[in-house]
Amino acid sequence: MLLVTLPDSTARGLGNESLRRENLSNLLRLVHSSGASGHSRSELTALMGLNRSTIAALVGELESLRLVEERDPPPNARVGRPSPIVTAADHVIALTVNPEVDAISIAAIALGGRVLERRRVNSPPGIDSDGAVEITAGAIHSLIDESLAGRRIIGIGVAVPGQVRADDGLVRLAPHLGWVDQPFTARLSARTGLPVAAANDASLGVRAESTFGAGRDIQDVVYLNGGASGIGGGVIVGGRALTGADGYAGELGHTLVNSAGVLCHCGAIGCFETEVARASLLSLTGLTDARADELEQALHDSRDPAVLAEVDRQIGYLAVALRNAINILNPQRVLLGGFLSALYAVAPGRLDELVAQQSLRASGEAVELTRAELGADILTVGAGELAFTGLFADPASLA
Amino acid sequence: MLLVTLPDSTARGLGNESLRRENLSNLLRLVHSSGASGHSRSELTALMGLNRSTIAALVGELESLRLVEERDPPPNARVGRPSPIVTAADHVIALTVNPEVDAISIAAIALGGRVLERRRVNSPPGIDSDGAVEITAGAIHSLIDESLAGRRIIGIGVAVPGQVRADDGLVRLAPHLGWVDQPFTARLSARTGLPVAAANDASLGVRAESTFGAGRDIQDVVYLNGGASGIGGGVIVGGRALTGADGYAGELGHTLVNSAGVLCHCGAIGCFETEVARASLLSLTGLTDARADELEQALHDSRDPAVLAEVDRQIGYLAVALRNAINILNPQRVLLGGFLSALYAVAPGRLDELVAQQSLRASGEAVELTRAELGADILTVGAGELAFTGLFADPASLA
DNA sequence: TTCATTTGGGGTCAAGCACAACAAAATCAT
DNA sequence: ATGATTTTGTTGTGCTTGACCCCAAATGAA
Repeated sequence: MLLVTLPDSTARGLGNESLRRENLSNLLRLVHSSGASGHSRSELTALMGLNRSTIAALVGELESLRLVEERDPPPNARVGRPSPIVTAADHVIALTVNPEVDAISIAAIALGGRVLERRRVNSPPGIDSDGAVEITAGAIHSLIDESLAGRRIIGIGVAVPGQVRADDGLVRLAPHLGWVDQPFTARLSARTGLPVAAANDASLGVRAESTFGAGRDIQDVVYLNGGASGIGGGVIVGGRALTGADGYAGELGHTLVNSAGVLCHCGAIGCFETEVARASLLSLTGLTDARADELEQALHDSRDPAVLAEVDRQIGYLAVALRNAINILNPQRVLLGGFLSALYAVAPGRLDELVAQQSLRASGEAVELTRAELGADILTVGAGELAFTGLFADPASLA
Repeated sequence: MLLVTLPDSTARGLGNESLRRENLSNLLRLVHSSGASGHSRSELTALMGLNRSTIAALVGELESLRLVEERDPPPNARVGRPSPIVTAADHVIALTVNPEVDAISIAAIALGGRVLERRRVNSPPGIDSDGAVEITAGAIHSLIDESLAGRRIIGIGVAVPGQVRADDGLVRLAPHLGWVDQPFTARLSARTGLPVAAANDASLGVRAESTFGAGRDIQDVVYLNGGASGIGGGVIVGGRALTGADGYAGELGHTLVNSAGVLCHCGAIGCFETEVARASLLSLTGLTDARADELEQALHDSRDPAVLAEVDRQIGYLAVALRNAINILNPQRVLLGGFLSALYAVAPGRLDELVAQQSLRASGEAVELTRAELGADILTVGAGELAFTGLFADPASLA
């Protein structure tokens, strides 16, 4: 009989293995976040603050796990012996899934953050979770067969437009899909034989921005995304994603911004996402298409008083939501995505002014409002981060 | 010339020393949080998940640093060789300071959480920061001379009713003291020759509750305290205090609860602390004295419709504030202190109901509303935690 | 081309840490 | 008293990082 001593989850002590695992983990994360350009070994030595010998050993171990690759540096470098460039091995990939109202997007993303494949499969309106599992699994299988031969698939990350229980990925509520307490994650895992993790879409968005976008090297970030189906929020605290006790944290779209507002589907009154919505901007500008840049252009060009008034009204409520978030979380930077980014672009000074006026001065004067950087791939990148989480936590666990 | 290689602050690698430091740190924290009863060495072994030999070495090191003491276990224990009880050495102390409107409280607290001394020095109304430094330093010196001989003073922790910059303790704004950008912390340190750290009072309150009170063993806690001067908030995320980028996080008293409310001193409208305030409860119940249990009793006994209406109104706004906090932070437990605790005690079902109705279901159904446990010493305990922070981070750094 | 200079990899050895194994001690139950 | 049980103390081993020496690979100047 083989007895394996697993560390107790409540154990607070660190063994020698933990040390190695932590260093391996941080190194892999560092290489991953450096993307296609990578870091030289000497850069890694400086960034990690460890001895050269140690970095060599760690890189060697990651290399033998085939998680990273070393290549010769470009010839026109500085004086001295050239240091090999370490990049993430891009045959190591994650698959990502984003179920939407009328379609399911799936993609493949490599360690290092490069998106390899994107597909979008239409789904019948009002499809239930099990139906979506079938469509997703089918699309994933054909994707694998057709263009992912020889790749090592670490797992699947799902970006859900709703609340997801962190420990088992149960979809507690996805209002626009009509899903309540659906085990989408577990079913997809059973159906594909791959590990599947799921989380709220905006929470994954901020992870993406934090790793590759406007939140790089910032430890405390609030992200607000305005989408067709409402406003999502995600928070990074001390460099780590804020999940809360069960994974539901970051729902900034359901904070109060107007006591005289309407009843939200969530049961409360005057939620941020009922007062600030893309639909009214689209209808006032006469747009039906939903592209972000088009809406922004239309808002920018419009001289229609009704449009200007609506923009000003929404910016006012956006400022209130930001006041709540800034006073509670004291972020260093706030990232605005989707139509909130367009709203900000139309009148940046106005929003800055309102936020400065309403937030506590200490928190408000230091915060930077910024537009999110990542584009259409943001959820793929974020869901990839989620799928890679286990690998990052213990790179050596891989066979 | 002596060159000391300091680890870079951005360095992500862990050396062998970090491992030891981390284990020592966790062990000391564990012993500290076990208070006067302590833990046996075998309990520590189980809790830390390390080898007996390792625990023995770690305890030995802490003992030789005179931070912990071992004593024989009580005789009527279980079968087997008795395991020595490890307790925090209570000659290791921190001093704490809490400047209030009309007085300054100072205290001495030992490692392990026992409060040794409490003093309250009246201060002239409207005293400025430098004047308060003088009074505090004088009181501290006499406290040391009179009753702290032979104790090892680690440092001073200051609980400030206002916003405090984390890195240098600058008091950015303490509205009820009338202080703006006052270097109270630095001056007190210069005046006493002791290291001084400062933080917002409610943030320290939640640290205290998290270590010794209703937040023990809970990883995600929101704390709301209703005091004479307003409502303070503190947050624990993943077992760690939420500071935000600069230390101003947790200001739940300044989230919007009523768009039709009055202008707050902070510049915003309808803040939680302008709508929910102790003053109106005191005046309606005809109380002038401020003791918490008396107010609670008065609220409980009253049949005056005006009192009942005001209680209901305040509970309504408290529910809104909780909805904002719960949706953003998804805490496992919410602790109510001060008059908010009294408010909750009067109609617990009503508040539970409103919170369940207004919060997102996933976050709202799991959260427990609870009354804070710690009494009058809460700020002393919290400020002690703050003062001990450096010691916990690196116990071996002590001479 | 040659040589000094700079930068960084490879390998070996030492130090620190946690852990396993064995022997001994202290208590309770019979 | 004797045995069972639990835990401690001690010693040696393995793993990980770190310091050191030597050498390799690039640049730049003579």
